[in-house]
Amino acid sequence: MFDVKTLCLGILTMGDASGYEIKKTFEERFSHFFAASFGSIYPALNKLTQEGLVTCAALAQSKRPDKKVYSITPTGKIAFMDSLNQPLAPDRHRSEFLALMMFSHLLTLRQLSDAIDGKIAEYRREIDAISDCENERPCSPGEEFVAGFGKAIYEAAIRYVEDHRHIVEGPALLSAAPEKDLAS
Amino acid sequence: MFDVKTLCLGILTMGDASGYEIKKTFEERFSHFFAASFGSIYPALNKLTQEGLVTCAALAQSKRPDKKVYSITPTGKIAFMDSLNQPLAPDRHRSEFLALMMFSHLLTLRQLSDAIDGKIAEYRREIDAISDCENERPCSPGEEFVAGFGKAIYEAAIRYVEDHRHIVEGPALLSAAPEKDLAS
DNA sequence: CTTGCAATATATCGGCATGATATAGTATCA
DNA sequence: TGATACTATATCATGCCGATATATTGCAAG
Repeated sequence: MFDVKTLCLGILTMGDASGYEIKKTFEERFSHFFAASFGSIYPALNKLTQEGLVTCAALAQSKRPDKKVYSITPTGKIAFMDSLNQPLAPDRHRSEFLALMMFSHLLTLRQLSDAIDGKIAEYRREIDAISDCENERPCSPGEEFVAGFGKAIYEAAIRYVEDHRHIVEGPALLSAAPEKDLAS
Repeated sequence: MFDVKTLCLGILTMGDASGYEIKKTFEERFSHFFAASFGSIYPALNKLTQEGLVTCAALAQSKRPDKKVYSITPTGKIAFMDSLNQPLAPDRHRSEFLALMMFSHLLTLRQLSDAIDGKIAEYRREIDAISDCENERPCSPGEEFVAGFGKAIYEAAIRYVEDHRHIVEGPALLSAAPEKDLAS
């Protein structure tokens, strides 16, 4: 199972890092398929330290909390390699946008169009974020594959929504403006 | 915010239902963009009842726990309509498969190919599940839009993985079988 | 012909994860 | 000077999942 703890361990196979830096890695390179907050990362690092899978070097900093740099141990590396053989849990998605669309018959045309336009813009931002990330640093084949996957999915989403928004907007148009039909 | 409680309320706008039936609705019609388990549905229904947004009629059944059928109240309907105007939280995705691909350089070709083949099969099953759901019952425009979205995304995922798996499998091929290169 | 599995049906609980909040100094820009 | 963003760690209420408990019916394979 790929929980936050296991992924922290994985990120540490790519080099030493602090909790804060691990959070940035999640945001910059993992965000389109995995999220992790401080509330799960810091406890995860504590547990990993207790279990001897990582070590922690506290760098004293003047007038700031110690910066704790974590390093993976040989035992930790073995544990991570083992976890790569575990069966994969199915993908999970949570889209409030699609949930809203399930109730499109309760919305006005304005509400629908705003939600759809906003979502397309969000997808565009996601694609840009992935492209930026790709340009910032040389990518491993795995990273390239994952980035391409994210972009392909968001592009397909934009294409689908643009080509099919009439399915939900059509009925809203008819029910919302019957007097306009008469005027035309 | 579209949490489990709000969506239970939404499902009850489509007709009375028990907790068990609401769970089935989540699984059959919402599964590709929202998940909810009994552990969240039953407490949600209790809270909704306390708040007067739904009522509960307990049907006594011989030798079985009472079947509790929930109905939305006028207050509940208003509360749900209000929630449709709230800003949408961004989509969230969790893919252990993509997490694994980020560490493709630590895997053998066999491990990679098995994971990829398994994932494609999973995507196909998802598409079939959505198609089944569409055929079982007449769909509202909203439902049709959401189902089409799910299928489009899974199809794009299959296409991408089939067209780009060589990005990760290529390096694994080279590092795993150098003696084969010499033999050929 | 029975044993086991799936479905119907509600409910609880441990544990994981999120999002907000607290704390606190540095840097940058208007 | 004031606001905002960044670095940096940590906790906590809340929410949610997955497993488990309980109980009965019906079907299918051995």
